[in-house]
Amino acid sequence: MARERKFSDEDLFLATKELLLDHGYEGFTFGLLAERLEVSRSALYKYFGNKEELIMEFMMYEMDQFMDKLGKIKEYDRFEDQFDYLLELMMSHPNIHQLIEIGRHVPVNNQKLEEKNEKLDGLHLNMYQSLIGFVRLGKEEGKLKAHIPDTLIVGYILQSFLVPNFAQIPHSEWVQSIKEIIREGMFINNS
Amino acid sequence: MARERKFSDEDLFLATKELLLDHGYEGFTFGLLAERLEVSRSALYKYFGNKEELIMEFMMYEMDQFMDKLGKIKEYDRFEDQFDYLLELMMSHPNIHQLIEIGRHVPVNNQKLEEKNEKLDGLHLNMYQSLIGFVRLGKEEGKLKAHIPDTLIVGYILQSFLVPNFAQIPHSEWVQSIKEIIREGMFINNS
DNA sequence: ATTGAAAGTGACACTTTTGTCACTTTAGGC
DNA sequence: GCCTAAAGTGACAAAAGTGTCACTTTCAAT
Repeated sequence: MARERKFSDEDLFLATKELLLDHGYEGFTFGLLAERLEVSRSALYKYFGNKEELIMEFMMYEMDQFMDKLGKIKEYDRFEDQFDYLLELMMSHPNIHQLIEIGRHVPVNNQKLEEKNEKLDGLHLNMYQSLIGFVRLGKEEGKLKAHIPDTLIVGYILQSFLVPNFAQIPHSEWVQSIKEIIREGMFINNS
Repeated sequence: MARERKFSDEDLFLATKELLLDHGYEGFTFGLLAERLEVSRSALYKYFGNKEELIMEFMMYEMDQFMDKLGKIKEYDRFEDQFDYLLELMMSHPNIHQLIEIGRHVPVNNQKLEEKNEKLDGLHLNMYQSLIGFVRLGKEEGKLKAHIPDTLIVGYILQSFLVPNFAQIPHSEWVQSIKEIIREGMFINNS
């Protein structure tokens, strides 16, 4: 009934993600995105009224995907298994933390955006609670140090995957080392 | 002989730093900076031909300051003392890593910028070598785990100070915990 | 084959940022 | 007191980004 689209939602959101990570919120433009998708700029306005709306839609898409997977952490009972699962997850979404930060820069001007923003805040809260739950379990099981603040443990795990691998250390070795530092630190233990 | 300036270099570079961290490279404008300094936009063009030049100058200023202090790490012989010194230093320059990343986004158009860019690359190399030297010493003294890549150790320490302290944990507790995670990780050691 | 709904486009007016320039202001040396 | 060099300004034109609109293209159901 209608003409075939030149790009899928996945294409669009992928391009959006790359451009946001490259240029940041203020450097992201409809022109850049249109160029990347090889369509005219005005075509994009058929789907999104403006940059703010587009980025909010993107954030919801990204967070939904991430939360789908993060929610599954509850399927593991033991903390150690949750830990392994979480680290795997973070490897496949290394910059979720960065994206959320970029999302916070979006100015909320009108009613429509206000609603989306509240939904997004809800997703962030879910994410935060999931992760805090994970930390609490770790402390209850006597695996995580009780005196380190929950928020630092969460922030630290999210942040760990942003260390740039300039020297091109092979992926598996890199992940293994990150995991070890998180667990036991980088110092040799003389106890 | 000349009129008094309305802002010092320090004022200017401090405002530049804050705006860059807030808005990123592409969101930084002469208009914003002029507003912050309460001068006209055109006044700024008396000192810097354009945004690229200004940011390059800022990066050199920032890196010079940081390297002055980082260079002093050699005054400590023992690795443990160097480690303490480095962490103190990073606390007072928590976003040096971020700023360097922003600096990399500056497009190098002309000869003049090319020169500054090379100088800046030199400073980055110095910084990198200093930090790698620190890690090597740690490994030689048997303090740091030998099998973890040098670049990961360096990146990890730099990254640690970017974990956002949303929950407003008191500064000293926060720092203490970061230090502990870096050294011995967040897991309880059952050995 | 016709047609209408969705996809896509180029052109336009508007806003923001950029860089320049002729001009004014100010303070210290004479 | 006057001169002048540096500091600062407002106005301008050019460039880049935004949002809209009338228009064309395409596909499939009839």
